[in-house]
This record gives sequence, C-alpha cells and structure tokens, in this order.
Amino acid sequence: MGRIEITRWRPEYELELLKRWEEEGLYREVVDLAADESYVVIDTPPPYPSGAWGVAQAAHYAQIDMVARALRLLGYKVLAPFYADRNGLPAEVATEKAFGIVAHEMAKTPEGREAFLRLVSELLDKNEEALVRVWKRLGCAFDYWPDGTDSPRYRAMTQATFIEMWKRGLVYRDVKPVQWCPRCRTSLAEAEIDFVKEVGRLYYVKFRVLETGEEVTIATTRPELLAACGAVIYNPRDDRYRHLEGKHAVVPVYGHSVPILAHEMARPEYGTGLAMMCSYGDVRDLVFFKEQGLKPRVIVEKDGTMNRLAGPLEGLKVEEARRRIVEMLRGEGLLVNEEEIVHEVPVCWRCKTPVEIIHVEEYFLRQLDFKDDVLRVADSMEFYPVEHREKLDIWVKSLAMDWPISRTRYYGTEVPIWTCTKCNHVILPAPGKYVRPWRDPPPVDSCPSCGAPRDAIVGESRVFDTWFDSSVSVLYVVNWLERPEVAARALSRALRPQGYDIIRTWLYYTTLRTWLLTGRPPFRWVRITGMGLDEKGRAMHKSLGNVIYPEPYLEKYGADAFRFWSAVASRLGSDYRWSEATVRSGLLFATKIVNIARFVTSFEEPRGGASLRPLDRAMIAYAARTAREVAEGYGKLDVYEPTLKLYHLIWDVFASNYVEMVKPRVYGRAGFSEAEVAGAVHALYRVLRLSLKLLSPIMPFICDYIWRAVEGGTVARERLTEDDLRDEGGDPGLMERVVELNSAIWKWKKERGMRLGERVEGVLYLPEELRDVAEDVKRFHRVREVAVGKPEAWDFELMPGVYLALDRGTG
RNA sequence: GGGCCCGUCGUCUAGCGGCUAGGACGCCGCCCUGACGCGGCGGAGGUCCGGGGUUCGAAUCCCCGCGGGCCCA
Repeated sequence: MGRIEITRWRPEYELELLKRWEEEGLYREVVDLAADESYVVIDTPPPYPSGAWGVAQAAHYAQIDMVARALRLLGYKVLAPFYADRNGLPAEVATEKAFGIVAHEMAKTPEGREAFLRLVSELLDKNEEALVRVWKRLGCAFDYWPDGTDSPRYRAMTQATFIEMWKRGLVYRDVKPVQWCPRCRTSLAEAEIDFVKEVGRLYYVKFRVLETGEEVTIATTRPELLAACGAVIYNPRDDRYRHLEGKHAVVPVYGHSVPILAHEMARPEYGTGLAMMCSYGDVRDLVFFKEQGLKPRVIVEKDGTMNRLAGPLEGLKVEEARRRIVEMLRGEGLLVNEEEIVHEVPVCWRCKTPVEIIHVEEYFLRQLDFKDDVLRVADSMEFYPVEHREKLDIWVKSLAMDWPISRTRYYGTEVPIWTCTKCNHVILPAPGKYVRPWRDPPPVDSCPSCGAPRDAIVGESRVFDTWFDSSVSVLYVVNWLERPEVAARALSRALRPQGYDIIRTWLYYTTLRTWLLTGRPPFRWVRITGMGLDEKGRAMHKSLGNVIYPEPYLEKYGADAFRFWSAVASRLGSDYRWSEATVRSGLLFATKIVNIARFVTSFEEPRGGASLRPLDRAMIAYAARTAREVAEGYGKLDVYEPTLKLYHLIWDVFASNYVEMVKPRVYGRAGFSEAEVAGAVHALYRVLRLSLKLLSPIMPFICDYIWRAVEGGTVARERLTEDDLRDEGGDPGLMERVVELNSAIWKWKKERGMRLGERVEGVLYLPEELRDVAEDVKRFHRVREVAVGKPEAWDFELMPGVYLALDRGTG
C-alpha cells in the first residue's frame, strides 16, 4: 500500500482530514434505539454559550469524544449528540449590556418581550457558533443538533414533564421564603448568589430582659430588622448568658418580647455573643425560624422597601431604614457602641444588589419525599471513578427544602399554566406542544370550574429555573417525548459524562426527575471528571483572569497534541492541570508515529511466506497484551491509563527496541532467510496497525492519516477484533526481558565509551529464557558470539544472568 | 460558619503495614543519527504537608493541626 512521505506531523494536515471527515459523514452515526442492541447513548453536557471555551472545557469535550470513539472501537454504536443549553440568565444579562436595555422594561408588553427574546437568541447563535467551531477543530465526532434547549421541541418536552408532574401532585404552587433580588425582582437559585466582602458596621443595641429588667447588649449588622426579630440566642457553651435561659427580651423601639434561647448558631466571639434572629436577615435566620417553628414577620417588600409592619420605617429602602433606625436608637440612648467590620454579604450575582429573603409565591418540586428513592436509584448506576458517588449521596441526605423551579425571567421555558382570576382554578394545556402562556390564548373558552369568560383567564408569565430544563437532557437525547417506551429502555444504555462540580445540581436533578417521570435510573454509567486548573494549579475563572484559550495551541501543536494532553493530564476524576509542555509531547509523539510508519511502509507487506521468529511473536504478544489492557481501560471509560500504556508500547518497546532490532534483518545484512525477513515485516505491519486502531480514539488525526495510507478508508470505522488480540503463541514477558537486556548492553557500551553500533569482540552469555532471541541479539549488538548458560569465567555481569567474556590476546 | 474529598521529587503519578519510595515529563552532562535531533546512557532532585499515637516495623492505620479543592451556608 501507500508509503508515508512526511517526516513530521503538522497541524495543517488535520485541517485536510477534517474536510474529508465532513464529506464522508463521519459525524453521523445512525443509531436506532428501537432496533439496535449494542449501543450507547451519551448525554453530552449541553454547554451554555455565554462565552468562549477555555482549555478546561475544550479538554472535557475532547475526552467525551475519546470515550465515544473508544466505545465504537469496542464495537458499540454510539449516539453522541451536541447541542447547546440556551436557557437562562447569563445570556439575558449579556444582551442587556450589549444593547444598553433592561429586560424588565422591555417585557412590559408582549411585543417588547418578543423583541428582547430575539436579541438574546441572536447573541446565543453567535456564541454557539464559536463553540461548535472549537469542538469540530478538536476532531470531536459529535452529531450536531441545531435544536438546543430553547427550541420548541425541547421546550415542549420540558413543559410536558411539568404537566405530568403537576397532574401527579409532584409540583405545587406556594408562598415561601426565597432569596430575592429586589432590583431584578426575581427569586435566585443558590448558584445565582455571589458573596462580596464589604465594610459594614456592627451596631451594639440595648435590649431589656422582660422578667428581670436586666439590660443586655446585642450586636447586629441589620438593626432595621428589629421589627422582625423573633428570638435572641446565645451559644450553649457561653457561661455569660446561661442565666437568661427561658427568659424573654423586649425589642427596643417596637416593644414586643421574644424568647431567649441557647443555640449553636450563636458565636460567642462575635459581638457580645448575643444575636438576634430576624425574618429574615440571612439564610441562617431562615433555617432557624423553620427549625424553631417561629412565625416569621415579613417587613421587606419585593421592591426592597419596608412595609407597614416596620412602623416608623415604612416606605424606606433597606439602607435608608438602617440609617433611620440607628438615629432613633442613638437618640434614645439604646445604641451602646458601633464598630466597623468586614463581612461577606450575599448579593445578586448580576447586579450586586444585596439579596433579601422574602416570601413570594413560586412553583416548587417535591423532593424531600423522594430522598430514599433517589439514593436507591443512584446506587444502581455505575460511577467512574466510584468515589464520586458519595458526593451525590451526601447531598441528597442534606436536602432540607423543596426545589423552587420558577423564575421571574424571560429567556427560558415558560411555566405552562393559565389561572382563572375569578376562582383561582389552574388550567393546563395538553402535553406535547410548546406553549407561551404570557402570549398564547388559554386552551379553553371559559373557566371549566366557575365558567368565567376567557378574558378572566391569565397566562403565567414566569419561566423555569434552567436546571428544570437541563435535568431532562437525557430524556431529550433518547426522545422521550415522542417514544416514551423506547426512550425508557434506552436509559439502560445511557452514559453521563460530567464534572464533579455539578453532581449536586445536574446529576441530582436528573436522577430525581428521571426517576419520577420514568421510574428508572437515568443512566447505566456516570463518568465524573475533575476540574481544569491553570499551570499554577488554580481553578480557571474569568474573574481571576487566568483562563487559557485553546485556539493558539491548536494552531501551534494541533488537535491531536491537545487531545494527548487532555488524556494524560490526570487520572479520571482528578483535577487536571494545563501544561503546554505535555501538549508539545503530544506533537512529538505524533511525529514519532509518522516516522515509525514511514519506516514500516518503506517495506512491501509480505503476502504469505513469512516465518515468524520468537522475537516477532514476543513483540506481537506484547502488543496484544497491551491491546487487552487498553480495551479494558476503555471499557471502564478511562483514557488516562490506556494512553500511557500505548505511549509505552509504541515508543519504548516497539520503536526503541523491536524496530531497532529487526533493522539488521529487514536491511538484509544479517544472513536471515527470506521468510524470516518477511516475518519481521509482517510483525511491523501487524503492530503498527494495532497501535493505530488503539490510539485512534485519543489521537484520531494522526492515526487516520496513516491508516488511510496503509489500509485505505478511515480508522474511525474500525473495530477491535479477536484477530487483533491474538498473540501468535508469543510470550510478552520475553519482550520485556529483551528490553531490559538491550538497555543493559547499551549502558555497558556507553560506559566503555563505545559507539552503540560498535562490534563487541567477545562472547555474550544469555540465560536460558533468552535463548530464542540469541541470534537477534547477536546481530543487533554486533557481538562476535552469543552463547546460552553461565560461563566459568567472565569479565562483566551486564545484568543478573547475563555475562560477557571478552576475547583475549587480540589487543 | 458547616459537610465532603484530597495532600508522595518542579509537574503527573505508582505504592495503601515490611527490600536503598518506582516510573514518566521537565532539567543537567555525555553519546548517537541509513524512520525520526526522534532518541540512548548517566546524573541532580523527595524530612512521602506538619505534629502526636498504634506497631517489632508507617508514605501506608488512628487523632490533632496546616494547606488545597468542591459543594452548601
């Protein structure tokens, strides 16, 4: 077949191959979930197109592609889609910034809302395009689905899951305290909250003990919440206040009395050691009120102003209220002291407004009732590596609240509900169609409950938390909406690849939702990767300014080199550190492979008539053993171990030892038979081919390039066969011994200042187990004579059992 | 503030109760080049995060710190 002419691997060759792959349709693997048996569905993480990928994300997707290709090599059909997660706040914010607009203003009319949505969508299109460009350049053979999570198809499915859960009573509408941004006027998920260090003031306020009249001092940063104070606490270990147990404190200004309790939440060293608990200053208050069964008194409104219950502070913004109450306290001599402190304040991540906790009506998904089920389901999935399963278990056990799933935002899947304003009756559409209640007419002509006319029925304007969408990604991939039975079965062939940072969100929510909807585990396999770190070992964040982008490195070293790094950067599940040096090693490895192939293909492959020497069989057996190990690693969804093993096989054993040893034979200067020469060439081709197949999931470009020259066709369609794993009766251990022996002889020559090709005038004595390769060793190292056994006298013991007796009298 | 995970040459790691802690990348020196400046041989580099304990014996088990990460507050 063809010969390899190039001597060096260059990134430009990859661009040529990409074109061919595109033409040959390599990216479209047709998997019929209903008919095919042996397939794997990959629930590729739909990325959020809010910005460009750094090397960490690029590496993550490259690894997913390696797994997909590896599973194909092992004989599975693999569905590996790629689509974008396009719902959510970040794109809205970016759009507001780019055009200097405010979503809440525009969305006051349906037309304005529509216009805003178009702008967001266009921005997403642009960003998504950039992501697609990167993974294609990386050689990822994903099936690109232009329909992302904001497509009518996906949203119809999300809504169908909601309708189903509503009907089964799994979601409900309720008024509960949530974290709220007064400026954006929306509930916030935990993920949407930032903490900023801020210089604030700690105020020491005098309270009176109801029963004894004693005066105590309480330190607080939120004196404006005095009206909402529900308790005063001290730490149970704090002797100073133990005598207050069971008594009550009278709240200054407002005059109501609250219980004084011992509680772990109080920190003795903070302020005076006495703290007031209000509804609500922060999340700890929330937990406290719930735990103690205290009745909250909500004094802050949705717009961040104080209400009637705040008495003299009514109508003031929170900050103004704080100034006012401080003046009042000071005037009455109740302010004992104030000091400056630096504390962490929870703020809305987008506008940095301090978050308030207030009661609002939202939709909630019941999750507390299903903790045991989720644990059981999680237990039935295979985790790679298994250690990370615990993160999910721990999280599930710690859950304390139902999941608020609605958001007052715009670019998201709408909550598919209409409500009758007359009787509060809830009207749901039929599942299967994407509806927009803020714009679409209700699906009924009059209220089915009270008969109120159509215009008394209003559509819900809120959208879902993005996790509500993304937690059904696997159902989208298996097409649950259209073929629920087929989809449910396909879940048993589904694989989830993701980072460990979102186990508590994406993996948890997916497990919960899939189990509730289908009664099954969402996945058979869960593959958990670590986080990408910069060269100094810090997580890469835009805010830290240490994000490294892949493009310049792809241009300089190529995708194979980049993929090589991402495969060997760390063991599966551990954090991986960026290393340009390793990327460079990847390129050198590709060049090495080119030259091995160049050497091998300079000989015509024999058609029969080959006689294999034991050395050839040993090499083949060694390669076959590696192949089995690599296949096993791939089967465990690992690319780290397989890549290191292949590197060792190809470079250290095959190139440095076997190839060098057979040179005397194939160049015809050692007096071997024709059949034996053919045997060497046969083995060279055999090992080359096997290496290319095995390495093709990791470095598809170089492998495909050579495969096309040697075999014709693409290596991407090749499967690992029984034939590949045959060892020809050879002994892999023999090959290892040969490597050791060569090393020992090289070292000996080196120490004596000899050139490696220099003749050795003497007799080399080999142990019995190396008898079969004696002739090859003799020709390779140019030793005058090789014998087997231990001599009576010798000059050097090169390694245990190997002796060298030099000739006498000649020099 | 809480929970969990992790700390072995500069880096990635092997070892998980018992030989002088092994390998790879990088670095330094020497050498080589009829596939490849690709490599070969040698060298430097580790108090196995620190402290205490268990044990005849600990990188390995236990406890306390310190440092890093993730998540939740």
